[in-house]
Amino acid sequence: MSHFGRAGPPDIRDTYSLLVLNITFRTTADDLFPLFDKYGKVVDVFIPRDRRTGDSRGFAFVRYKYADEAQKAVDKLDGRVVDGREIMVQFAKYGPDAERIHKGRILEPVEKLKGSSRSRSPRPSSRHRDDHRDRDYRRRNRSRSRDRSDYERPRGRDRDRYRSRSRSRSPDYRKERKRGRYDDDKGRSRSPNRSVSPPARGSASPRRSSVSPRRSLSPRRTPSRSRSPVARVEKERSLTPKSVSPRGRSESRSPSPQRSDADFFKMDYRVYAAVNAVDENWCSSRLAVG
DNA sequence: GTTGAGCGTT
Repeated sequence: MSHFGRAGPPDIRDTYSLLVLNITFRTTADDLFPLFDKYGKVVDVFIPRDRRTGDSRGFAFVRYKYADEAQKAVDKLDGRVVDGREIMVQFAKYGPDAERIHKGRILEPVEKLKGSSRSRSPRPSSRHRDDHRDRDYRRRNRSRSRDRSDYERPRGRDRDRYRSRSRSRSPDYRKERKRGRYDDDKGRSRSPNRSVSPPARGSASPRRSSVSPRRSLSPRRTPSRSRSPVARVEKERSLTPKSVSPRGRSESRSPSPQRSDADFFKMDYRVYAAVNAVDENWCSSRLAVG
């Protein structure tokens, strides 16, 4: 049983797929199998790999034969530290044929699709089976930083264009990847212009279907990949009330009473205004004292 | 030897 994922999906008709996220890039299906097989009959373990490098992409799919066993594996293994990383185990939602999976279970194909190929045809209204749609908006950011650097960034006038949409890559960029049939559907389903952003999406958090109520997973979001300098400035402005904290001001005040007006003219006006404003208290207190 | 917020192979 060491050839998981080598020969395609064996028999996925009545299996229940779990998505295992955050595994180490060196973790293999053979590593995961004994771990998951303790909780039930695992019929398949598949770790998608990068097509260029052949490396793991950091997640895996474990298919169970029975739903209760899969659920037990979710309960027991979600949050477990495997090979130094805290894995996340949850029911797969999208599946190789996205519509045919529900609650981890790969549903029987509704009908033999004509052409016997796996529905490359566009699905007109994809996944509105339940009200969890909003999670899907976050979905296509699978590429890692290395992937992004593999492709040369547009230069010259295209650089502005590229930078302006640094949040979501252009369709051309995604097309370059040639990920396959699913990306075609998904890329089309989320409209090309990124101004989708539904205004009233409810207050529910779109991510992480909260299989386990506890949120012990540290949100290690990297602030260094903030979208744009403007956004960063906005964020800093919104959450820097401490830069005006009285203690910090007293630290940086340093009145230097020998300052003359000629010195002020040499200063930039903004600096002048700032210093003046800062020194207001000092001046008033000084006048009050003397 | 590295990466990391993410849903799938013949």
